Amino acid sequence: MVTRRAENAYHCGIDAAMDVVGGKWKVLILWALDERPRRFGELRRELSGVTEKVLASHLRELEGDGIVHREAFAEVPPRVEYSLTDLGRSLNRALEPLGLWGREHVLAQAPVDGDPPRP
Amino acid sequence: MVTRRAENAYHCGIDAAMDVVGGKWKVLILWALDERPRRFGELRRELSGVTEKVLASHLRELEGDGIVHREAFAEVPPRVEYSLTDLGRSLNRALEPLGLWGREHVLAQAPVDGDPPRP
DNA sequence: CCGTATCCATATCGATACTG
DNA sequence: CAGTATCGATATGGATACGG
Repeated sequence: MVTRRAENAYHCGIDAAMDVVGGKWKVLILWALDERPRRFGELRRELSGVTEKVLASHLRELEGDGIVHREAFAEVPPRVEYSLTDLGRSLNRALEPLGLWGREHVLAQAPVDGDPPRP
Repeated sequence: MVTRRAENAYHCGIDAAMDVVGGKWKVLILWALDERPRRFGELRRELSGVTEKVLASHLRELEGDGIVHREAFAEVPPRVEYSLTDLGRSLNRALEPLGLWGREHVLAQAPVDGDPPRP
């Protein structure tokens, strides 16, 4: 999602934040990495439905925005670990009220059975 | 922005909330209506750059989601007023931390001169 | 004034195949 | 394992013109 970033013409802070979290899978990536660091393959499995291309592109954007830290290990087989930066953790905290709102006002009638409530 | 609404396959509350506020101009509409109710033409002028088609479509979606209330007055010339519902106001409150985050961490160096800080 | 209709541009996402 | 390359589908948003 690119809205106004290119022209640097944000109207307010929400505008700007929406550019960072606006991708289809980004909040799910953030939520997963908030638990613990993940490898590329782990993320792909947990976000069932995402393709490698989109996952890689989202991760690169989040990395560019300073939300996600990428660490590659020179091993065989190769291993790459993604984790949240401090900025990423603060973003997640700022997203919590919105997640709560969505859970209470949008979902509320078709919860994923057995799963504990999530932001 | 339609992500997972059609399939009703949200993974968490943020997912669901993003569907509601995901349109390019939606958060700006919410911010404007939080101040006071607006007429269609007012909104079009204040959101400089939005076209009538997109503005009307966003307003209809927000109305369908129960965020915005639309009231038409049978006058000549015609007058239509948009305002936030209680649900819309609660959504705006849930967006505030995100707006604050964006203002502090994304903007912070290119503020619109003279304007007071906004969520 | 408050929209709708039409046509079009492009962003975003996805499927598949392939590489270091 | 962790990606990139290529091609294509679709959705969203925009320009313009016109109607109630």
